[in-house]
Amino acid sequence: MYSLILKNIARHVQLTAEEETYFTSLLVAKRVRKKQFLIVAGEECRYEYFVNKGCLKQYYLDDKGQEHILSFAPEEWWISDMYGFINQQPALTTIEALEDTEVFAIEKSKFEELVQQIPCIERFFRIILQRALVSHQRRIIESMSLGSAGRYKNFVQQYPSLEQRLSQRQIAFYLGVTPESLSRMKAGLVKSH
Amino acid sequence: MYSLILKNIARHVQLTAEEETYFTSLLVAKRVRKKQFLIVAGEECRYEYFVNKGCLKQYYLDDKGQEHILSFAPEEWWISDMYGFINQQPALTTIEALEDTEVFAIEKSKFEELVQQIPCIERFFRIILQRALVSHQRRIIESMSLGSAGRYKNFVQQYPSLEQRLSQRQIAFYLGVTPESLSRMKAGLVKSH
DNA sequence: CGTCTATTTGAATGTACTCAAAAGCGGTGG
DNA sequence: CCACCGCTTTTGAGTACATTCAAATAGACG
Repeated sequence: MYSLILKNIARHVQLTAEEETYFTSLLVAKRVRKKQFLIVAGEECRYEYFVNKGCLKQYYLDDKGQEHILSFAPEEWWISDMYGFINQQPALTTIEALEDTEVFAIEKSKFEELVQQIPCIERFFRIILQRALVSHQRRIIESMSLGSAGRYKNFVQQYPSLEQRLSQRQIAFYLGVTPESLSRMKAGLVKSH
Repeated sequence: MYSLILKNIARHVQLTAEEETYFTSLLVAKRVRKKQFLIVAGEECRYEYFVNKGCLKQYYLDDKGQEHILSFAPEEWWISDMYGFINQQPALTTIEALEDTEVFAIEKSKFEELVQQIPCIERFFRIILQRALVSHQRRIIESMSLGSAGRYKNFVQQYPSLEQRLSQRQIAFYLGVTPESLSRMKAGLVKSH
């Protein structure tokens, strides 16, 4: 049951058997069906989630009701509304299942206790935050330096399996273009090989 | 000499006097004059920096030679080319002084030692990484959901002092528009109050 | 004062958007 | 099994916004 999440942690730090047991004792398994919500913008967000199976999307709804996807979270991703989680404020984003999904949730106070108790876990989260930051920086740079075709190509290259798994519409919302534009863009790419 | 950086850390965690001494012993003070570089894209990046005085910019130069500013770093900011720093790879970005600037540098191996030795410091970096992540997410959301006028307004609101301190050209490169467009945009804003 | 850079303004261009409609695809119930 | 429904994808036409290139003006610094 916990093999994937323990493997995920073992990528960066080593836990003893007791630490693993303590860690998993804080997790709560949860299932969300396709189109259901894990976090809704405006509501409080007390959990951080690890995706064990399935796929989620995290998005922001603007004042015109347009959806802007901040990230997809397939297996092995950690996700939360970080703003709401750390500040104990209403979430800014919504997290919704794109498929029937299974997550492990860790409640904020348990999380704080955990990182206090086990320095290795604190290190683990520091490391994955560093990596997340790099990927966000990369995304910002891409949004400024590339046109939509370049952003799409990078997406396909970086996440080939997601490109298969997701609808073109979802990818468009992630890239920051309309589905119509993405459709046209792909037609254009084929012509030029 | 170290009062600002210690105050910065004390915002999130408490260090003992000995820990403070140990911490500051790992720092190396460095001065960079306006227009000089702290990190150059393509070169290795072994340090993380804290700005004690002055102001830096971190930017990416695209294949057309256009500059895209990822962040400004005035006093009390931590900055590095995170990609290069954590992966021991050539830096992707360049960090340049916008004013005569004074930083404290911490070398990667010392940094690793530091966070191993002092769990509080590891916690500190986890916390500031969380906050950095939130601000990057916010920036991504803004770039997708707002036009250039909205992004400019938010920038002025969020960093009023930077707006004074920086040239309009630098702000344009941060917002992801041309200096010409920003100039026109501001002229337009004045008309509509 | 003179030079260099930043800012403003103008005109033409281009990329992606909106709105609208048609075509394709998948799932459900008769 | 087929017909229908809802949603996604494609295509079209017109539009909006920001860009490029160019030139003029203004400011900063030695």
